[in-house]
Amino acid sequence: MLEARLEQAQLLKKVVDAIKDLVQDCNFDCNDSGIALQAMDNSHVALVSMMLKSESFSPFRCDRNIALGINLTSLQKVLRCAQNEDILTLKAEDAPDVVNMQFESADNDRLSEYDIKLMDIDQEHLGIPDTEYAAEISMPSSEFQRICRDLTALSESVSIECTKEGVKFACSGDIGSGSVTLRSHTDVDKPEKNIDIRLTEPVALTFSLKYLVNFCKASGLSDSVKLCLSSEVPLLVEYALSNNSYLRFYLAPKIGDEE
Amino acid sequence: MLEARLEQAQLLKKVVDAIKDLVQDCNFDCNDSGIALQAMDNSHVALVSMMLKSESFSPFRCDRNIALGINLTSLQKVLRCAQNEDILTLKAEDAPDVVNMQFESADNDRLSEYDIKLMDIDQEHLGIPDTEYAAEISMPSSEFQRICRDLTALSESVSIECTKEGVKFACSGDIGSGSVTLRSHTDVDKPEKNIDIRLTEPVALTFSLKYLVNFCKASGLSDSVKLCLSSEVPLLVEYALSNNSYLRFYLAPKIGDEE
DNA sequence: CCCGCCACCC
DNA sequence: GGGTGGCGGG
Repeated sequence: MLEARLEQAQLLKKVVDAIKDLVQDCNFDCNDSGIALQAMDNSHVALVSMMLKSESFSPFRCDRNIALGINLTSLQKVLRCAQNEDILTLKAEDAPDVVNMQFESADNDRLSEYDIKLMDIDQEHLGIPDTEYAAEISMPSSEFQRICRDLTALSESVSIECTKEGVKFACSGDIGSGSVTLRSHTDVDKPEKNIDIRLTEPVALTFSLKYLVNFCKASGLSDSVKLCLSSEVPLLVEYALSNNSYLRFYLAPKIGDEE
Repeated sequence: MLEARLEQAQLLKKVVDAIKDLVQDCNFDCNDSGIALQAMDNSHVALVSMMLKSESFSPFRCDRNIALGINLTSLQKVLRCAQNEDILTLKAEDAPDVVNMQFESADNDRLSEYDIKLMDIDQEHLGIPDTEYAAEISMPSSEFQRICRDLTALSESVSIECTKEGVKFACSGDIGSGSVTLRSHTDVDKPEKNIDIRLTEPVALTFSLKYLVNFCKASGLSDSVKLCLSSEVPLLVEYALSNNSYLRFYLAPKIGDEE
């Protein structure tokens, strides 16, 4: 059986808010190391990979591998019944028909309980290779969100160009063109504002802004986001969570005329 | 060429926010004294006159007269990509196709750059006579905004009646009638709350509230607003900016049955 | 793509 | 309490 207790319901609320426009139904794969989710969006351009390590729960117990096939719209509806500060407990049997979710207010004077029906979902298992990227950029997640939103006013695509000088987000469209350039920046007093660029090789790729804006819904999960790029492979957008848990998005670059 | 650097992008952001519902496309006329804009609204009832003196920029350089014909919706989209505290630099060649706008974060780790395509706009040049007004009323801009917003609940028009007793904003409509009367008021401790009425002759005129509410979008530019009235001439609503720069709106009075 | 509503911050 | 930014709906 599975029993997993999360101190703050808002973690799961925000994760689901951030991915449910990309994925309708998917398995939450539970085993003794935690709860994982991998799914491609309908158009197979983007991929979501979530890992909530067992250490992010207390307690966490999962004796056997269990796949919980869940409709994310249903899950979101139920999670909206939890308050951000509630303690959330997930429970499931070994061959479950439902997943049970409990929300407790911190002061213990309220207990809500929901059962969500599960579905069988064909697991297209996705091997994601562990890539060494040509460029890794860490920046405030709010800044990345702002850049993507700003450039949406001009175009549907953005080129991300990373050199040793910095990283440049650029696009052009009917009303004109625009770019935002960031340089590395370290401020020990405001580490949450740091911009860190690690480069082994210059790289320039073009991506759909619509997807990037969508990924940025995860900004509330982490002050910082990491972008990893290499030529001709999908961009990785990673929101690191506590205890090595994470929410990652992959996005295939646009190629040739698509740009 | 033009090169004009504004310490705070929010000045231009707010100016454009305040006028873009009145005017779609217009020329920014640049010369060595600064950047000016004059345009009538589509219905020719209202007129906008902006003057940003060269002293409001540092540095300011403009060798020759340049008219930058800009679609204000496009400009607003681009200005939304600037943060309020960014340093804004406008650049244009002598016979430009585009105007270049740069936004720098104060700490210099972000540089955004946009080019907006220009358009040819027929300049209907507007001579605005320098009028001696029968009444000049200065008041907190937030108070004027509040009065206009409040009275909108009752009517589409407001009469502004200025006597030596004070100034009365009055209207009536289906659900009833209402008025707000202000007297002169000076408080040396709170000069931003002062109400100053200078009168050479009593005057009473009626105006469209819709336009006045629109003008009040400029309230964020200045703590104070000045209303200037004389019989049978347009009302002047002036927001004074630093360095003798200003944003002025003119509004023709309603006459006879229109009221 | 734009407008209105809701939540968070000042 | 007001204003601004983000999210959802038309």
